[in-house]
Amino acid sequence: MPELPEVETIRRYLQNGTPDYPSILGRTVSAARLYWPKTLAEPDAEAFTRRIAGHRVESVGRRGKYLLLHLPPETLLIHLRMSGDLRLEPIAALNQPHDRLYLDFVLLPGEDRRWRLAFNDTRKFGRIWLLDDPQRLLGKLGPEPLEDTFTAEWLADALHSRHRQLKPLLLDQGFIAGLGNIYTDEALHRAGLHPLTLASAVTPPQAARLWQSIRLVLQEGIQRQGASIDWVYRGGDFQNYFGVYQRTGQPCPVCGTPIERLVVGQRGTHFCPVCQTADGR
DNA sequence: CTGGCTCCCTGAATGC
DNA sequence: TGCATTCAGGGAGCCA
Repeated sequence: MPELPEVETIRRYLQNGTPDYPSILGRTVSAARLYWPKTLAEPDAEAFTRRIAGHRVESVGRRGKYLLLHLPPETLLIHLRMSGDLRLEPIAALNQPHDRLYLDFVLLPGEDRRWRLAFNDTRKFGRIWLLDDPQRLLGKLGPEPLEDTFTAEWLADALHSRHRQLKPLLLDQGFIAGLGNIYTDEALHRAGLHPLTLASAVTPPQAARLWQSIRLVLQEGIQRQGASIDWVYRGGDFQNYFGVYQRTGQPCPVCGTPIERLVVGQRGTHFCPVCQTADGR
């Protein structure tokens, strides 16, 4: 389940290349091959292929959990949702199970083979948009947690005016962009806040600690190149450093108390009943 | 504004 | 043991 750190990791791979493949920058799309039509949120397959062919990848960005490939004059937005993944690979590579879309690139001068971008998505929840105006989607997002506009003061203020429990509020991409189930549970644990705490009951010092916890857990996730869980493997190892996520019954790394699980807003939620006591209930 | 529910899917887990 | 059924899981949209 790619969240901000996993998407950022993929963004850096695509921008800078890896030991196994080159950078995607400067590559011109020659064709699109679609194997699961619903992957395209907008436009339809015919228009997508026509509009993307001949355009060149100028930059790779990220906003929240959206990956942004800038192909002037349009932007390709990719949301990986639960099981989406991207590979840059030789155009003649073996097709993999659950591959949904290929973007073929033209041969670059000096290279001896062509490359393609493969979008793989077991659960078929991932979506791709090709838009003139990406702000139409991105404008709905809350602040970017690792940028300077996201401050402890902003968070304290924003929490103060909300009558919601912390867990669902932090998962709300319109409130803050990029957090999913893993990093929300981890941030709340580090901040010592119970997931059911009412946002309006969070004091400024608690908000400051939550702000720092969110920043640190995301930065650590990026440093470890994200988490590899379930059947999706991207090379990251942050899953080995979880304090609470999917550790029900195992000891809290801080106090040794068994981690508990409850369902909040239809989401599995993991927390330490001793460390996370502030609950506002 | 908030909370609850549904849908999108597959594969793992459970039931018979 | 093998087959059939259930359900978890993240995010967004809809409705009350």
